[in-house]
Amino acid sequence: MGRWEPGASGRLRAAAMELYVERGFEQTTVAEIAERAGLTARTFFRYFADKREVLFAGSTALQDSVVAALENAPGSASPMEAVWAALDAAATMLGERHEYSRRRNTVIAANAELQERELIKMASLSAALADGMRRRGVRDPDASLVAEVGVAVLRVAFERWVSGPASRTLTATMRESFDQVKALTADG
Amino acid sequence: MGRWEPGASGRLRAAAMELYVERGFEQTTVAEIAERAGLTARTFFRYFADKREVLFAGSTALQDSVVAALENAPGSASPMEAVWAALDAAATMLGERHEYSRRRNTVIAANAELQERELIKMASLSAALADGMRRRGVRDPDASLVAEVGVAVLRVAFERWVSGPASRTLTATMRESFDQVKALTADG
DNA sequence: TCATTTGATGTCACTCGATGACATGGACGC
DNA sequence: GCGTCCATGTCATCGAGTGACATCAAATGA
Repeated sequence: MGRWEPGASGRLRAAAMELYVERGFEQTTVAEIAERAGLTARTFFRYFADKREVLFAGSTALQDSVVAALENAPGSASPMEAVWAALDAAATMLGERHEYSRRRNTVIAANAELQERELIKMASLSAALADGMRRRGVRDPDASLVAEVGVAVLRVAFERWVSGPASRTLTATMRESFDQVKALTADG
Repeated sequence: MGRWEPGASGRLRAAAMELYVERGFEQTTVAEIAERAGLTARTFFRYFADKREVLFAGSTALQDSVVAALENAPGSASPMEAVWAALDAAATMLGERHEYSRRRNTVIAANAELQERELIKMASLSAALADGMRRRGVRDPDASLVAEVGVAVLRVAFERWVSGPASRTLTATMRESFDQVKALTADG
């Protein structure tokens, strides 16, 4: 469907990732990304809303699968159990590419703007989870609280996982953190 | 100390808040803020790192008092109890100006960039809390988990509080959310 | 087969956020 | 009075982001 090299979006993403790793996010210009991809800056903005978004293209897919997992959880599950099922799906998706996650995380950790974007994606995930909980009949503030705590656990576990050996699975790390939260709240 | 009208920073902050409320964040130009404050755009950037930061000037003070409260918590306190003491201090500071908080929150809720900034301030608060916990001898990942869960509770409670009546105190709302998290994790 | 439509990309012009370099001119110490 | 200091102004520039319009190959259909 087009007279140009196919996969413009993928080329832009790859080029951006390369340049962000090579010289950092701020030191990379949208014009440079586009040039490396054989395109124009204007075209970059047709695929990605802004310079940061190119690193977060997969986040909607993640969110969708998390919400789906929540909906598939048995109706008898407690709020926390349901949220656990959802986060387990997230861990499965994220846990597949340890090395890629590590590199991506390094880029993001080096730049405040990217951290902001990452955080709002997590917030969006949390909001989607809370929504799903409400659809399961859980009322606020419980729905929001369970979602927020769940995502907090995911975040901490992810951080531990990326900075650790690839042999340790994200799911296992998350399970530990989850149980730890239970223990901490129990004697607080 | 200067031949000009004093309080440049305060005038800029007030002008920005007015304009953000009047026409929204994006529709407001830094030049307009500066003009209303009787200053120049260049001067605006001498006081605030960027256009968003003008709404978050008080966040370092909040963080400082939260960390101080954590340090003053009795050494015998459990991790959760210590974090509660810290968040109680935050609630006391934030809880003083309900109407201002409400207006500020409306502005932020209407703009994604501002939400991003708010989130990274919360993340910074969480990191500071985790640091404080480590100084109390709590090891990771417990320190991070307790801090993240605590800030999550603060966030949910704050949201409930600003959208509710001024008679309900933030501290009380937060206490409820806190207990609710305990209950939710207990039977999950 | 050829004209038409379509959709992805390019080109151009512009606004605005942000920053560095340098100028200015009162306030304040001496 | 003199000179320094420092908050602010002025100027120039870069890069992100956007709207309007042009282009051109492929798909489509008569």
